Amino acid sequence: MEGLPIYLQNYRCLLTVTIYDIAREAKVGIGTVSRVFNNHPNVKPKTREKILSVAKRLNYHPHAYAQGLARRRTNTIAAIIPFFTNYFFVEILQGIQDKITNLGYDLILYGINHPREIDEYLRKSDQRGRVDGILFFSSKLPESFVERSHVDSKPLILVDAFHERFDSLHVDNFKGAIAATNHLIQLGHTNIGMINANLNNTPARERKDGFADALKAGGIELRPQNIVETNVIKNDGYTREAGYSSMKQLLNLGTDRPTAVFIASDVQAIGALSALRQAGLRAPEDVAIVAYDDIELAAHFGLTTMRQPMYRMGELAVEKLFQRMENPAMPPSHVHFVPTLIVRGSCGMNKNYSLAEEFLQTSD
Amino acid sequence: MEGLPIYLQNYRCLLTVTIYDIAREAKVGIGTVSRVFNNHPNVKPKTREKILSVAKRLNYHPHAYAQGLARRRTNTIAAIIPFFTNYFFVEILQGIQDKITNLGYDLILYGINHPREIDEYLRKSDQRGRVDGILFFSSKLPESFVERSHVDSKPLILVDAFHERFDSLHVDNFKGAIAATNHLIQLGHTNIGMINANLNNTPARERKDGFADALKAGGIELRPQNIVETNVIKNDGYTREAGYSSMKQLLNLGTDRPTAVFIASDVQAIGALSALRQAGLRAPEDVAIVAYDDIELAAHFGLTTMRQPMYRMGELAVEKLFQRMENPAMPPSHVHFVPTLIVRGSCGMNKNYSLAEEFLQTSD
DNA sequence: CTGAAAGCGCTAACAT
DNA sequence: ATGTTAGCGCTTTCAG
Repeated sequence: MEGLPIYLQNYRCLLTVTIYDIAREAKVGIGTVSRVFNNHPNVKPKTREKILSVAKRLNYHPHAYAQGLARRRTNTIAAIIPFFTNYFFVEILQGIQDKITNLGYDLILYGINHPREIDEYLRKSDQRGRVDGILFFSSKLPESFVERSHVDSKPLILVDAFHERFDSLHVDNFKGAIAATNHLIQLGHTNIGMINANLNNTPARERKDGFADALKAGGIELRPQNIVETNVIKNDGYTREAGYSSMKQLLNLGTDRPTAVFIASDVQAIGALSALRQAGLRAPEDVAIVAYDDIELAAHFGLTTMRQPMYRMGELAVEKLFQRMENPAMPPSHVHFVPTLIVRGSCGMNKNYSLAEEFLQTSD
Repeated sequence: MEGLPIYLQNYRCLLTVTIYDIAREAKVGIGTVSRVFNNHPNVKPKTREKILSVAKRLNYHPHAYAQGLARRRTNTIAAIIPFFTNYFFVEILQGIQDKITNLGYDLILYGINHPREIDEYLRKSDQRGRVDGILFFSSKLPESFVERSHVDSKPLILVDAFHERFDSLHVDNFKGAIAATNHLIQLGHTNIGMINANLNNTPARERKDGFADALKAGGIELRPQNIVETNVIKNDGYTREAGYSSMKQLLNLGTDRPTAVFIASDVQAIGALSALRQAGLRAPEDVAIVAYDDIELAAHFGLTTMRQPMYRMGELAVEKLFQRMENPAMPPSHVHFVPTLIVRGSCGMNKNYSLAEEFLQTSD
């Protein structure tokens, strides 16, 4: 406290040290002070030192908003994320955070709990001087927004979503499904089924296409009765219950039933496992399974599944956003990630797994 | 586009409408424009209307940072959260978000992936003009920060953490453990055990105390061999592996083994369940279990467990922060939440559960 | 009820 | 190398 100049000592309650204060103390102009903090080369080492020491003594910290206003840059980006994409988004957030922290940026998080909030958050992020760029996740960009946006609009990257006019980043469901199915084929299966979600869901359609393609490429017959879709609305059919009844349906095929099944999501797979167990059957012995998503539960259940590079997606989303901020005129780019196969117990390849004790042997 | 004034039509690329623009168009002073947007009463309805219409035509939006600078308020708060508290924090975040959105505030998220980031994020949030208040989660507040903070420092609320000099919000582990144990007692058990985490962990100690207290109050003998602690370092012993071996240890007691066990966390309980199964035993028939946390997995495993009101905690954290911002001189307050018992299958009370099919019958 | 003017704290162009 | 000055876009007295 005794380091404070006299004229400030009584003002502790509204203590807010500005460059003027430190300029006066250091007997220099505010320009020089500013230069020091902006690492401008043209400052004599001596004065720089002086200024730094005064700043430290007064415990000076630049005022973020004042800087932002003068620089016309907020050093902040917004992420608009549906909160229910839970599994997904924590890791993506980590990727984002690590990346932007390095770049000296902050993150404003707008979590969507209800669709109506999409517009609101989009409007807020689009407000002048709020953020420098926007990351928009897993939702459909409102048409009203698309319409009023133009080349000079605020940079926006779509993640896990698509629109031709905006940069986007998304996971290739088609290729993911192919990889999953191929794995089953390579394991020697020839009677392969698929449990899908609701076809209203874009990823569900893409996964189905990949499945069909892989079978074709592998010269394996696609039996229509082997594909079970769902008309469940809730969560587009990505639920345990849907998986449970779908597997039952497959089991009803009797001896004709598939010996391997590609399931469109881990949650469904968990339901399916349960149907299996109820029927006195086991995975992978009776039915081999490859699922999709690699949610945390997947490891606990020993599910072989397709994993999406979420952390990396977060990082890349930020990279693309910065590219766009630097070069607004660039044509939109679209990158597709390919999920990777995580082999655990449910496909029958990894002999170290026994599903009975699955969760003890899982170590990731 | 044809709504734009002539002098702006060529400037679309740097189009940034300010109150000066709309003042000029509406033939009023900027003061009046400002008043309109701040809902100042003293504006003639006629001119207000005029201004609003011009603003709309020019698609005016206030500049957040300029407002912030002039108002000395950012309308933003920071949340510093360890990312690994995964289960926990998504829900808390929802509570926070819902609350602050109503209040017109934004949220800057600082996710800690490494302890060293704590200081960095704390410093950033403490920077002038960055945020109006801070929510600090589940970590120890660095001493250096505590020291340099004083009455006039930026408002900060501790969540799931404690320091006498700051407002805090945390879950009462002692009471939670009592509730869990009581439930077992009420179910008629008299030989009750506890599987705890590492006693280095504060919540672990508190939970142990609650357990002992409940037994005492219930007139039930506390057999020392019934309490198994762990010296596992990783995650302070909150791991499946630790739970697994702890249960084994309990099972080694033979016929003297407890008929019911309070387990300090859901993850440990899952390991314990597995030990049980391996020994050919079942929960709740052979050993009844009440766990702690109610992580998402808990439902899947049919665990009866203690749930913390996370969403509510998020809301309350924000409420307290705003109280503190309004009244900085108020003495620090500390609120304790009491977790609630979620009855599922593992305690033996809910007959609708069979642990074999646990995850199908869970509906929350 | 409204206009003019003085900041808010900083950056950056312009002098020197 | 450094001081001066004019903004950045808004809020808020202070006059009238």
